[in-house]
Amino acid sequence: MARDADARKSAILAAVAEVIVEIGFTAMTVADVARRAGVSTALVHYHFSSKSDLIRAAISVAGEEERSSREAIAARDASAQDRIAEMLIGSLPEGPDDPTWLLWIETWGEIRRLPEVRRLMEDLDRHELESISALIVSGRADGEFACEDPVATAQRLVALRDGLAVQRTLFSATAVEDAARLLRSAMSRNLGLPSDDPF
Amino acid sequence: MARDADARKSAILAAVAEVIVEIGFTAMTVADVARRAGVSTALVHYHFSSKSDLIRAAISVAGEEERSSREAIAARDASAQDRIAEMLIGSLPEGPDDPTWLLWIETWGEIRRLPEVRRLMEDLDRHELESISALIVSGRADGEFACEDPVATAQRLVALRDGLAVQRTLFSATAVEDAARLLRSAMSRNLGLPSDDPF
DNA sequence: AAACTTACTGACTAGTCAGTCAGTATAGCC
DNA sequence: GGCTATACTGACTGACTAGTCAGTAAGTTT
Repeated sequence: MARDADARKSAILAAVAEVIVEIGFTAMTVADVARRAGVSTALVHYHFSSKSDLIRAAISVAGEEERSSREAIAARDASAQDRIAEMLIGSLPEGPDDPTWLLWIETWGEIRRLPEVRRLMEDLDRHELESISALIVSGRADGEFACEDPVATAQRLVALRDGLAVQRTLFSATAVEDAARLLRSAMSRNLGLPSDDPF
Repeated sequence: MARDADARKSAILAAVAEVIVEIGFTAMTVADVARRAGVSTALVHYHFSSKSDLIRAAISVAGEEERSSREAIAARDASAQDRIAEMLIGSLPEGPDDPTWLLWIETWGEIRRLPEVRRLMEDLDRHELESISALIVSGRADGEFACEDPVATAQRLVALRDGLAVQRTLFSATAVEDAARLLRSAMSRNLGLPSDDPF
């Protein structure tokens, strides 16, 4: 029974993410979630004390996924350079409907009103910065490249990735390949690598 | 009477922007706007046919301001380099509560559900890209700097600015000076200028 | 087999929402 | 002075909201 109940709880959380991506944070109603998960609204309130609790839990799950995929990349047996590239370029939105990025952009808009979500996002942001700067430090130690300020470099690369992701998700301004190429050349320049791309 | 009515309409639109920044897009109610503008909800519906019409009008005003401030900078009697810097650095959020950026970030989250707002934002985005790449072209023609692909360079600089602005507005991650310095050194590198900042 | 716990629902409530509508006040025109 | 248009409101409504609650069914413990 506990198995079933857990599965149902997960189904509800998956439904939350889907509904947020479709119709947005505030427009999402508990009834929408319940309908999508195939349960009663009362069950949603049985598992989650309030609507904000529901949202917090769904964002937390999404953040956990992000975090663990990052750790999997960091643990890989590849050059620091390649792992950094994978983290940055691999996290670019696949297209204008990329659900992960739509969720983050929705979340950004709501962050000020949900202090717990804010904390989750700040932690996630810090984790990404730390993961990347740690890789820069390790690559530098191995003589892979030179970099004076790993933290600032990581911050800069993440900011560029975020900006490109927003442009791509909202306006489909740049193609994935262009965004990836752009990010790669920024990496080369910031890490003092010889760039095969002159631009 | 037409004077008064126009003033009231503007007051309503100003109230919309304020309320969106404070409590967000969807949470904003017509009653909130009416209260803040000191009018009845019926008057709001008299001037604006629906809530989305109201939002569209408010975003349109904000976009128009952005556009004209950009054109004022472009028309200034300064080097292309300085005008580009002013456009990019001058548009960075002043702090985590910068109302303009809060409004844009809120808007990003809602963009998919409001096709007219989407069009406004796309135009605004295009206008910024064109303004900056035009300045790059003119600076290049004057021999101020070298740049192979003005459009891609503009896109890259705007993406970096956006990413920094998001980090600053939502997580107050970087100080204004740091963000400005970062943007300036990216400009130098991308425009082939000698950078006084080694990083 | 009785008592208790967990998982769940249908029916409900109190409150809020966008939008309507009938009607008033004022100003400009004839 | 009458007529019409514009600007505006208070009172209202029907739809929908988050959350409650009493009750049920099935499994667990004693």
